[in-house]
Amino acid sequence: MGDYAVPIGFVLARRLRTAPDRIAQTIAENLHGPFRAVAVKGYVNVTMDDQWWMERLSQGFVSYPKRSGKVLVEYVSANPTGPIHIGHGRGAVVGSVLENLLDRVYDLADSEFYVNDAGEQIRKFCKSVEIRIKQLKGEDAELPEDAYHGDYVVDVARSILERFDWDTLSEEERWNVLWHDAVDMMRQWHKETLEKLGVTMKAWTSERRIRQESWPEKVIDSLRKKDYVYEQDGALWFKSTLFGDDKDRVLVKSNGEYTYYLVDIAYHMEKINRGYNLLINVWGADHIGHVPRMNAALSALGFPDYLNVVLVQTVRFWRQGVAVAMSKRKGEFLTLDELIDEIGKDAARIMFITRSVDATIDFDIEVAKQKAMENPVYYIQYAYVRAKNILARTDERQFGNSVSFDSHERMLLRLLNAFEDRMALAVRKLDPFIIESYAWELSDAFHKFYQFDRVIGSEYENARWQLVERFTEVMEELFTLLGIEKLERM
RNA sequence: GCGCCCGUAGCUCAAUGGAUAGAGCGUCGGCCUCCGGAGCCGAAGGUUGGAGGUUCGAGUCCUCUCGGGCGCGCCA
Repeated sequence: MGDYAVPIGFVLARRLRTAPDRIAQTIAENLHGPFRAVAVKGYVNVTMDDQWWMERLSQGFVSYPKRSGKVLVEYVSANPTGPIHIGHGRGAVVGSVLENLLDRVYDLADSEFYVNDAGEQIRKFCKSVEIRIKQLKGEDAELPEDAYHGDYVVDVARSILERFDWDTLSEEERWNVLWHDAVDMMRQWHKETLEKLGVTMKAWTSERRIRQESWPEKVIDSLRKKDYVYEQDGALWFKSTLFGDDKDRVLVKSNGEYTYYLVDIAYHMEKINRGYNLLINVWGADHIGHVPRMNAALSALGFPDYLNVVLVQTVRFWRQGVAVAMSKRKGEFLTLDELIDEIGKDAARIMFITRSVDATIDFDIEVAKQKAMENPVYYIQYAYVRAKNILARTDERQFGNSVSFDSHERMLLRLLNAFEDRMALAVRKLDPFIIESYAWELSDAFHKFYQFDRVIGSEYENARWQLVERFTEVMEELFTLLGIEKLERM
């Protein structure tokens, strides 16, 4: 069927009032270039000349579609009240691969973790730590039902007792320690977990800072000037329905507190203020309802189309047919730390992006842990190892200079040549899965080529050698994007 | 009730509106004196949940419908 097929006959049939196969026939006969064109029904099948592919090989394939702008990818943003669990893991990998990709495509791409360190949940967490401290000191104290029950809370309590002379502290000083040091320990833990997964955030933005710098007030002022707010029942409302929301939203509650919504708008305004003109948020699917509200607010503030939310569907884990609950307060879940320890960073990363972001992932925990060897990461790493192994045999080269690419080589060539297209697709869909599956397809093509075509000592040695070299180049780039290791040996 | 995501092989999932819908796992059978067998080749396995519609052409787009998931707070 050739290297490329173009259904040009079908496309032009109506306009030319001519049968598709005749159009294709005419076009095929009149096309001239470094290829052979054959008409089949309404298609024109094009087979590129061997020399054209040789020329293409000499140029290399790694290049990106270029866009201008500064991008900020915000992801994970787990509350610092518990460990990062596996559900967050998916968002973490998706975000970090997108960051890597967009950094090649746009002028700049940064990453950021938004730390919700100011809300009611934090207060509850601090309270839980305080109770654990009392218990450690033998005092009589009971954890309420809605407190954080995980063992890590005890660890935090213990660490605080080691670092502070608790008994000498006043009530206020104690709360200060909890509010800063306990929360900071959680943030530090998150940072370490993410780094184990190969994720390094460029910035950690604190909700407290957003509040301290009066961004919520700035948002209110700005909306008020445009007459987009009103008071009702003692609360301040935003006319979000003017911007496509199905209901107006409260910004300031009747008790005077800011809603999470307002603070989040403030945070986004602050991001834009830092000079970013494309905000990518990687959110769990349970935040779906938040998307139109956020877009409404940014439109009202004069920044429509700045926000692009990547909704990542849920990861559900099963153990012997039973769904594993991901409840933070109960403390019974598989943490990301545990998963990485079990199957390794690379296998864990790939696991989260072997499916498109809008597909829910179902995993049996035991299978995920035990059958790590079936992970696609080994398939692509092995293809690379095989290629590098050939290239290492420099002293055995004899330079057979004939050129005649067979079907396996052409498959590889076509795929390599598709690099920029695939990256453009990944950017358009904002889905790392596109990159992962591309790496898998390339590896598949390479394994087949490897099986059928010998490189060293072949009369086509020079051409094949170059093909293998280009393959490793592209794979190295993909490994970088995916954030997994390139191995010389396995 | 409303909004979004999904429904494709036994299971988990692919497939830029194009030709005969593909992989992995599982099942069965083959392939190394040869650049690494963590690989390759073959077999079996499908009414793409269902019904209409648009199109030269629909797994893909539209309408309806059935089933599953998530969300619809002065929670975060």
